[in-house]
Amino acid sequence: MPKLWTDTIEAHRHVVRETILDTTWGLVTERGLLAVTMSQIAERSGIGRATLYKYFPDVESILFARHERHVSEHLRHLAELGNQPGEAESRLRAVLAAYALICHHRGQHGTEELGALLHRHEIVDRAEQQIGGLFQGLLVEVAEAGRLRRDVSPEELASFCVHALTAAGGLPSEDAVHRLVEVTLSGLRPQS
Amino acid sequence: MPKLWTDTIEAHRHVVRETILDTTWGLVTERGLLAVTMSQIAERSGIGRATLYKYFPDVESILFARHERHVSEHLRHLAELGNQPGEAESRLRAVLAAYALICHHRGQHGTEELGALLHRHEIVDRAEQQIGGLFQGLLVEVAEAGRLRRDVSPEELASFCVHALTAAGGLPSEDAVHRLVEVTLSGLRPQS
DNA sequence: ATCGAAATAGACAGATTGTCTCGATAAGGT
DNA sequence: ACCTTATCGAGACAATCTGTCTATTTCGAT
Repeated sequence: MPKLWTDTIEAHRHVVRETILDTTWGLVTERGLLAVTMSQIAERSGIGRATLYKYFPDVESILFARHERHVSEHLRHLAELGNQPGEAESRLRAVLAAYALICHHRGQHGTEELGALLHRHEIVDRAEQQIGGLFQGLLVEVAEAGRLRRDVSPEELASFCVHALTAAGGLPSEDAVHRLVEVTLSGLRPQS
Repeated sequence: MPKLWTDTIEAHRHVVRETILDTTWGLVTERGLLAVTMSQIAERSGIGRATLYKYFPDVESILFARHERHVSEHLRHLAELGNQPGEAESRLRAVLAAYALICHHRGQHGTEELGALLHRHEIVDRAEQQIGGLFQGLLVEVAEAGRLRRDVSPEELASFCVHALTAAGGLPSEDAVHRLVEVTLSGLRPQS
């Protein structure tokens, strides 16, 4: 009292915050969202209850912080792939495949649906729009190369990709994931 | 006390149950899942708190009952469309379009993601499998007519459809929904 | 060495939970 | 019409959780 976990206050606060995020998610997956309390989170995180309230006001805020962390990690990774040298279509394929693998490893359902249930639609909308926006940028490049269907806007096609690839969460293998990416890509191409 | 809402006990219990389902969902959309309590539900439903516990043990159970009701309604409607006379491909199109419109009217996010957060994955998996199973049956028929791609199984393609069409929830118009259906269908066709 | 920051056990009042009782009322059956 | 069965719910109870606050201790930062 107080017992810092690292050498500096800044690092300590960072580690505590991350611990809270991970612990909360662990509890949610064990018990379900409605059965998780701030008291349990504090106890399992190894901090005092009053201390927990200094970091987050409620369970909902914790889950959103965790969601934000995830989305920014994914975006960073996908953006790197999208910025690699090469033709637009192959970069698009790489990004879609990476996103599909993220969905695959995340499992059937992930944090992206949080907003629906936690009264913060705008948070999830923003995540989908960020990922969709990244896809859209690539789709515009593919369109300029004449390799994209013209009857549907790149924006709508981006949304299609974001949703279609979530099917990867329920697939049994990475081969199946790559087949899903192929199916999705074929929906994007100019139709004869 | 007791004040029945209808002439028979059976009908009364049915109406009370439906009222609880709808009221709970209303509260969830207003306040978010974590802020809804049994006390609030009872009060807004116009029944006593002890009475509410006679119908449902907790908020989670109420939400699942509502989810089940929705899924069975959708399945009934989609199955009717799939059983209409006509070629397999046009029936598939009708079913996919109907499902997309359901997603569109449901909004960006619906009840199907409940399981992720409420510790009951198997419930949601079952819903997706039921809808996916219906799609799959039609896809098998389309395959027999030689109108389906052969490099991906009808099962995986069904899952692709279920997920891709959820993009309809974020689209601005029914025209956009129909374009989404077209994009999805083009992913299913044999590729040249 | 000094000061500001951080942690936390414990307390407090309020809210909710899950359960239960018992009296009142109404449906159901004969 | 009468009796039985079913239902409701106000109120009570004990337990749990919440959000806030205080006083004390410890530790990083300078």
